[in-house]
Amino acid sequence: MAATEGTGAVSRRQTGRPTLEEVAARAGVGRGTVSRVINGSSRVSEQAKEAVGRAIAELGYVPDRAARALAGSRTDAVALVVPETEARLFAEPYFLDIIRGVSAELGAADKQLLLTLIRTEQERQRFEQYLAAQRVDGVLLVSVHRDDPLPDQVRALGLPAVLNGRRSPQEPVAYVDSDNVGAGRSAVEHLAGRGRRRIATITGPLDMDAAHGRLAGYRQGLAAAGLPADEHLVATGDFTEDGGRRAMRELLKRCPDVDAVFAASDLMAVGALAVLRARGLDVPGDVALVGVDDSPVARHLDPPLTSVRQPIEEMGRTMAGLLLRQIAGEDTEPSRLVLPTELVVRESS
Amino acid sequence: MAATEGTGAVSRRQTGRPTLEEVAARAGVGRGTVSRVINGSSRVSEQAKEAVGRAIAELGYVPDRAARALAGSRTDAVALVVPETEARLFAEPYFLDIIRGVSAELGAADKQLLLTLIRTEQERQRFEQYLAAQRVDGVLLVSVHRDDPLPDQVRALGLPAVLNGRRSPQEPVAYVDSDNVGAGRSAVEHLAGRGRRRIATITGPLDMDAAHGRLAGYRQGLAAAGLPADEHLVATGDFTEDGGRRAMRELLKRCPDVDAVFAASDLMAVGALAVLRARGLDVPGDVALVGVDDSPVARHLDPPLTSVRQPIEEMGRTMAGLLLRQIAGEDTEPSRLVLPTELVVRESS
DNA sequence: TGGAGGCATGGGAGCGCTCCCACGCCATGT
DNA sequence: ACATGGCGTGGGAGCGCTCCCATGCCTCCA
Repeated sequence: MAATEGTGAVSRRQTGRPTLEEVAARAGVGRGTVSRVINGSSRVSEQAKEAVGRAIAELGYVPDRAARALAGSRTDAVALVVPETEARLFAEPYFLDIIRGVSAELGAADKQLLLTLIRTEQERQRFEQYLAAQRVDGVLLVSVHRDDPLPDQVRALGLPAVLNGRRSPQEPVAYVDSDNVGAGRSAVEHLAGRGRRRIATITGPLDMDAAHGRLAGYRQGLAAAGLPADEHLVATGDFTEDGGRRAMRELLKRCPDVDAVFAASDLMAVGALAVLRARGLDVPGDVALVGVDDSPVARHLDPPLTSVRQPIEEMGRTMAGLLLRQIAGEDTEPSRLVLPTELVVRESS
Repeated sequence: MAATEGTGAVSRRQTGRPTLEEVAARAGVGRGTVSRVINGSSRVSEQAKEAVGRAIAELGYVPDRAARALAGSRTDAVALVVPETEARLFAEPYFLDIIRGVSAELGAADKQLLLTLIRTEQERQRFEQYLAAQRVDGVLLVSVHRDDPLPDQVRALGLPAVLNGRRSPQEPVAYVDSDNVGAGRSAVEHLAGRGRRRIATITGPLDMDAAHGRLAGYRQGLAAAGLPADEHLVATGDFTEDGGRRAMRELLKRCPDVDAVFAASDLMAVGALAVLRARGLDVPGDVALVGVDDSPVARHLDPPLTSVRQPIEEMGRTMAGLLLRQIAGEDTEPSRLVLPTELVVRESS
């Protein structure tokens, strides 16, 4: 059984998978025609289309992505890049939801998803090389900071790119963001509507545009409610629980009469709540509290946290959709999409 | 500028990236030698190695993965497959931690990570085709159920595979699991040690081995503490919050004298806590509660939840490590690794 | 001194596609 | 009747690598 063909070499077929050529032979057509059918392109006779379709089905043919990538200029792969330099900044479920949305959209388009976590500064620097080697059709970037060079690196490579969030209001790269200003405004309006007068805010890290947006919204909300803006009521946080704790202490020191807090993230709200509790202040009795993200933790807090929901999964889907359009060349102007947020009222306010 | 070479065709270079051949020319050696240097393989003279190294650096050469995959039999890519058929079963942070671990290990080995969420039954069926087309070197599978055919499909393709968790104690495919039995035992021993006598359990879905393991551990714990096993104290859940709620109600109906509950997941503990609370029962005063996962939600519950921590990220790392070894052919026997768990005591018990 | 063996090396062949040119066929126009 | 043009088509070339065979050199042994 081992050597059936004279002195012939043992066949070196690796996968046993049928190739384009075999499909062509079986269908009685040329390679070109099969390729055309598969790519749904140009003009192929109905008859050939049918014959090829049958051959593909019979053989269980699936085009080889590596060969395609090498021959064509497309790879049908997209990279989702997540910088993780600074410890798990964003709330964890956030990424998962983004991934979920991205994956759904890419899956529908039969593109594959390459997940790239950038951990060290070194990895960050080798990024361009990395992208070049991967041969991806486009890049999705999450969690960008003001001075982040990554987006520009990608653009310099001529690769389509879409950011989640923007670095600044003049972001040149396409992005999908949630309405941070609206989030801040709606939170404050809600608080003011419940009779709160001394509404403070705990901001995110000010090297992120999202933090600025929410802060701007906070100010708009105050103005809309006819409340005076008092800079003592603004404390800087960093989106972490511990940052929220520190900011809350600062706030209580500066303004003991504070009666509401808009925290720019649920995590910071958690920290703030702990401090409030420790000081014997009742939530929402003495101080009302609102967060952002509507994360699972918000629901399970005691009291359940009022929070501004972002459509995270939808942002993921939208990002992927934009990227796909960019790759297809249908999106020459970099799109900027801002998705609406929604206030979810619970017992903390 | 446009046409400098007689009637010659315009150059069609797509990326401008240097190729192996160019490196070879610059280093004054043949293609083969460069390839050998890059792959760190066989015997190359010190001199050639150096020349090639310099040329690579000067040109900024990075090997093209697609070409490599096509020519060789390796792709340097690994798929992480996450079935999502039934709504987000596992607690969300779980997956993220797995991904983190996997990514860290793969990144160190310069392998790329393909994330594949399987959503529909149809996608599940096209899985083999998918894998064939992707040309991955191996597959990591998460969240496997008893009758899951996915692992066998992968093996049938001759692909290395590692599971997170196992389908049954006789799992033929390599896997990494946490010590579910130990988790159950330590929780119950802890409860018994605090004087609890009527210790109930809310199990996971019984088509998952992890659920069985934790239940077995629960029984061992009772036995070790000299407590009688009472089947009325066992209620079946499904790892969801709502399942936990239902099971807790059932438990209270069957055994109003229950004084402790071991829930096989934090999420179920959350559900159980809500029911207990609603019935006016104090935790831990009347009923002590222990969960599994040590998820963020456990920390923020009121009272903070005692929980059995699993080394999730480490499981991810270990899985990737095992897979890499399998790919390298160093791991002929399918490895089974069980990682220890650790009880984190908080105020709920 | 001649032959055998080892080792570094160059380069042909080929992985499975896409791209594109050239060919033949047909229906038209004059 | 012949030329014209379109359309479907086949298949060569080539994407950038790895694999492996053949080559030439050098050392070692008899």
